[in-house]
Amino acid sequence: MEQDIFKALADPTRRAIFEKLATGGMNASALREGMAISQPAMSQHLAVLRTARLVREERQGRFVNYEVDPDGLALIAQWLAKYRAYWPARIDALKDLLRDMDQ
Amino acid sequence: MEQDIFKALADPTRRAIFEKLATGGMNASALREGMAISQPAMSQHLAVLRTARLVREERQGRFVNYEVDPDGLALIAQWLAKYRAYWPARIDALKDLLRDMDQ
DNA sequence: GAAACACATAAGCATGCACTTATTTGATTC
DNA sequence: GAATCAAATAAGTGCATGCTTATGTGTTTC
Repeated sequence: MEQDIFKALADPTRRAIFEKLATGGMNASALREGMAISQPAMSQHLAVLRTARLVREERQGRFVNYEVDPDGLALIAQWLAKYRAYWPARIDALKDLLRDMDQ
Repeated sequence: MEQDIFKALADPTRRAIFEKLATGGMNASALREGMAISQPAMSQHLAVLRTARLVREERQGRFVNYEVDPDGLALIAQWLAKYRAYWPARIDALKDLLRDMDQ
């Protein structure tokens, strides 16, 4: 669970894939463009991200479209929330984030 | 950076150590109690957590006191904030967090 | 239904990593 | 300063993991 998520994010290539997907859903071939990664490697990374619920897939004919799965991000948020007692007084990024959520 | 943090948290033993430290700072020996882990292993794990800025140390005589370092948590929060477009509409844990921070 | 295409899976290999035992460093106590 | 204790480091080992090449599966097109 947390195990799968943190392990998935521990690999820089997978974080790059995730980051790219965050700009918009796309299929595995499109993901590979400009990424110096073999087709099987990409497929394996996507499987790891999918298991971690960081990414979800949807078959569209011959292609498989991938997109960010909010569930994984929510799990990280929950993990992080457990330690809120230790958060620095000011975290601007989060303040913005939470302001957005509150409206 | 993110690399160090996610790698550090990818190991279940290190997450357990971090979680224990979150209940209050303590030295390495106290951390080992009830944890079935050798002294060198604990020391190595703490070094990894320290490099990731998830934990910080303070020598106190013969002992070295460890405690949660807010910097690491802030880095995770910043990473998470980059993907706020994908957050589910409601994440209760974070709403609580917001309430805490806003008072 | 045969060829072409997108992707997944299998199997093998090299490197990384978490552990072990042994030793060293640093600090206290007598 | 010798003994003792807390913690760090060194060196070696077994297993996990990210890659590769080869092959399999599912879908479309002619």
